[in-house]
Amino acid sequence: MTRQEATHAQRIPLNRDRVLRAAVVLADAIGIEALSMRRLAQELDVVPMALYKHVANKEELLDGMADAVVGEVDPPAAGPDWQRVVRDRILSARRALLRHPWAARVIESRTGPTPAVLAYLDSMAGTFRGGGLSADLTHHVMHAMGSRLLGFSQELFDTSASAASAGPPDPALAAAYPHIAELASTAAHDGGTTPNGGCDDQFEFEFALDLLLNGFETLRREGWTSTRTP
Amino acid sequence: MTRQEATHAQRIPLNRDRVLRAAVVLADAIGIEALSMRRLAQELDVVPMALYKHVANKEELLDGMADAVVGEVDPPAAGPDWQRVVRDRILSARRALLRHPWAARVIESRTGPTPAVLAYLDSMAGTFRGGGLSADLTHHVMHAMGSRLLGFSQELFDTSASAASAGPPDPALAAAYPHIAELASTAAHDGGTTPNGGCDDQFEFEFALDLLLNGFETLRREGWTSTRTP
DNA sequence: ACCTGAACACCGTTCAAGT
DNA sequence: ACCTGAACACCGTTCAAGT
Repeated sequence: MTRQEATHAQRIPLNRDRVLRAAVVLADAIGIEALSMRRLAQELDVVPMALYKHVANKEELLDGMADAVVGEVDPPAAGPDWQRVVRDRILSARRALLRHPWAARVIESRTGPTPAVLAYLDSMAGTFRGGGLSADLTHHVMHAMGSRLLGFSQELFDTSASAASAGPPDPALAAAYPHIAELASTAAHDGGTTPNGGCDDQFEFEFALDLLLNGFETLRREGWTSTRTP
Repeated sequence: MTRQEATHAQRIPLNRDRVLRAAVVLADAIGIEALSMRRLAQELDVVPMALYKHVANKEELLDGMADAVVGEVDPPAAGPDWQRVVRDRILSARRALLRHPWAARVIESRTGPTPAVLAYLDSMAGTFRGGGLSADLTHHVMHAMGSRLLGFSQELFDTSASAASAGPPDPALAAAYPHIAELASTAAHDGGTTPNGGCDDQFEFEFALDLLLNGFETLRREGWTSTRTP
């Protein structure tokens, strides 16, 4: 009996869940740009067209992958402090995104929100409302948070992969961009406990998150409404 | 003389600038996902390989397109009020992104910052420093702003294209996502001057922007440093 | 009725043949 | 030396032929 035949004999029948889980694992391993229907089929030991039984097309596959990652986010903790509940959940979402580096890009590329994302956003809106924010304020707060609600860093570039973080600063670059050079050197002096060239991504994320949450709480306390400007 | 020959006779020689400008115009017209080297070459009436004389590969083409859009952003206005200078420039960047709907996605997909982006960020850092923010605070402020510095809305989905904005609310969806339904209905009552189902993207953008800028100003006034938490 | 291999209409890019 | 058409190694997806 050849290896091929043995594999065929003990093959578990495909289903949507197995397809999606395999896609997530494969994207983690080889990157989202290398994930193709053909490559995924090969990994599952089936002919490419077999995937189309469980997924209408590649877009639907990506939808399912996005929902799988969002499904990894912790449910909201019970507690009286809405800022704490929101903060903890967003940090959980951030950890999910860090486990799957392709996920942020895939979620963002969906043309509309998937069911799991809608459920997540609905739950988040409920936490704000339960914390005493008006429907009006909650609406604008949700928009202001945007993708940060799902743990997106919203940075322009991945600083850990940046050239600035590897080795000593380039004098030519420092001359061309003096203010950026100043910020980079300031960060490097910043205690020295940071692993890369000086940017602690977790600190930057929490800095922005807390600034926003504190801003929201101030508006709530002041009874802000959209008829007045912030 | 055929049309083909006439076109060939009066052909302007290609150069990098003409290639990039044509790519921007073409992406505006047919969308970034339809922009291929082959399609661009056809538009310029040259053989596909001719493009590779002026651009190393497609990634470099996209780099150039990103820089072309960033180059459309107004230079910083002179003025004593740093919040005003930053605000006006970011709103100019936002208008540039709205003129080229593909640009945000392309800029985000660059693996590192392009020269025009570096120059822009350097200039922005200079405005913060000139406004009296410490190098330490400026560093964290730049991270907290992230892609918003370049006018990115940072929303999860384009609300104007959302199904929620077209027609009356779906009762089934409202039952599944009650808090989201509440926010949508609140927005719809919100004066009634908004063009779509209730979300004024410009208002939401400025709300978040001003919240952040005001937060930064408060930290500056308080003499915040990263050794203390916000 | 079901499955699936070949085919279609594309990609970005390499490369060698032609001028 | 330069230009360029054909070719390569891929895509996602259609479709018809085979069982």
